[in-house]
Amino acid sequence: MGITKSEVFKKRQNHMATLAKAFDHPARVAILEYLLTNRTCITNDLVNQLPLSQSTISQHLKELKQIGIIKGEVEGPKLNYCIDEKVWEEARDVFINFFAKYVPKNCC
Amino acid sequence: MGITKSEVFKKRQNHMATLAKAFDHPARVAILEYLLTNRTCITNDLVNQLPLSQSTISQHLKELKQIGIIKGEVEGPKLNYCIDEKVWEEARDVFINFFAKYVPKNCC
DNA sequence: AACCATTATCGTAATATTGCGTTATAACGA
DNA sequence: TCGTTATAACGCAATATTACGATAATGGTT
Repeated sequence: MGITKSEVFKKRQNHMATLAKAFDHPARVAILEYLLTNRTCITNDLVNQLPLSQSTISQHLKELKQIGIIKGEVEGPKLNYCIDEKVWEEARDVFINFFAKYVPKNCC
Repeated sequence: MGITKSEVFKKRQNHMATLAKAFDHPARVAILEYLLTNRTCITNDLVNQLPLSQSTISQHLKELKQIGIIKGEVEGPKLNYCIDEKVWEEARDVFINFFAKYVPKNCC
């Protein structure tokens, strides 16, 4: 149905799924990469960098902000986006922890 | 449009987005967690564990298999799923690398 | 062969996502 | 005040995803 039955899953599982959404679209990966290398970004810079319209980019930024992994600050007529350190590290820990759970074994 | 313009993004970005899809739904996180602790699984076990129908679970398994992060082996009338070590480690590297790109700074 | 258990596939419905054009909105400078 | 610029918000269309019941398909068992 396109509707995720999140209520039947554990909080941790929903949380990871939410965080993963920050990386599950190439445009969002590109935006995050831009933020990582440029430390800060203004939407208009992204419009010049990415082959997407301004409104589409704004929407991706909104989603990233909802997830919490980025935050924006008004700077005159512009908006200064940057990575939210706390959430970033939280996401990093969640993923690294998850990946660490795997212990190779010749099972199949 | 619901259609992702993947052709305009870099391979790396699309690759990460694809891998992230393995984790962007709580049911898939739950399936992977089950595989992590049980090392192996038969679909029917999951049907008993998760509050989702058999067909829905089968679909999630199919997607995980398409991503490549799990693989399945026929075992009589059953199917034995397990984590694909190579892809798992590849995903781990991609994510860890990405997370490592962030250097905290008081920017905003 | 008939039957059972297990899993995949199909069809369908509901909802979500992606993308864009267009229209606000807000801040600055002339 | 009036443009100009930068962003957000709205609304639409197209496609994707999620979920399930029903139906196949597969392999083993009797």
